[in-house]
Amino acid sequence: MFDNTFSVLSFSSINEISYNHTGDIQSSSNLGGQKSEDFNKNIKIEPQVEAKRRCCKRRKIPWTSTKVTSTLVDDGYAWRKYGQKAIHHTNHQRSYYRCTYKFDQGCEATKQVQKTDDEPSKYKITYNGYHTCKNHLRGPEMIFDSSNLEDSSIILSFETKGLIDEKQVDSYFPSMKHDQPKEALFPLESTYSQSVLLQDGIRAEVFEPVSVELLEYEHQEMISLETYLAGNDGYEIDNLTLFDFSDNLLNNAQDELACCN
DNA sequence: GGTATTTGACCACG
DNA sequence: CGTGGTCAAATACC
Repeated sequence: MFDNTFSVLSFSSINEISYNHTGDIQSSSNLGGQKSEDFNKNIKIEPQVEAKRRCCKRRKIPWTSTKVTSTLVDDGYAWRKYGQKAIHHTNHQRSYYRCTYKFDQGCEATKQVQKTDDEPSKYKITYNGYHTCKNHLRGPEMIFDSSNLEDSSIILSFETKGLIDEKQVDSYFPSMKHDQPKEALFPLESTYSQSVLLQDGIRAEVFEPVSVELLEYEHQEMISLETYLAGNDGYEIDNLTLFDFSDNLLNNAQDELACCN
């Protein structure tokens, strides 16, 4: 068992998967070593991935992650604002949020949100600490219109036991469809999970809490999948798998994930 | 009335 | 002592 795991899958265009992790994510989290020597014995590894694997390191606790995004996407967690401060040499105030279940469940996760000075329409979001809460009420459920693949670079489908706040969906994604069933898509007794349907036909499924974030990278929006699975001794992501439209397992993606175990 | 946000005070740290 | 992070009372909202 490793201390923790951090995975970011970047999709820089519709038809290709990029494993370049040098986008807007400026994460202090490191990548753990390979979980099993046998795991990728028979899988070819792209040089880029291989190079990345060499730099895999165990992440230190507390985990922090900083990113810049133009869209305040609901990350599926319930946050309670507890402060706001003016920060020196910046034009915008910084807001402080803690997990709503800090006192109920002892969840120590916090985040900070601050508008960037150079591009006021963008926000710098810093996450601190892991979510140890079992929040099944606010898992995101976002169904995007996939009929028009030309004018939108992102299609996401989240399926969880919970529901997203519809008002937030309206404000963040005004073109989103609302004709989806309002009941949970997973049976209540199933493992907490999220499914991400990517525009290019790749579906990612995660069993355990996961945050999915939209980023902007080199003037092109892409999707990153950031997972962190809570365990007594740390985090692992061996339950994360990727499929194409035919439900074929994407080995390269699996291999990439193995790199982060 | 319960819950979330606001905002000045407080505190730790460099 | 200045700065950033947190606390908590007051306030707003539903």
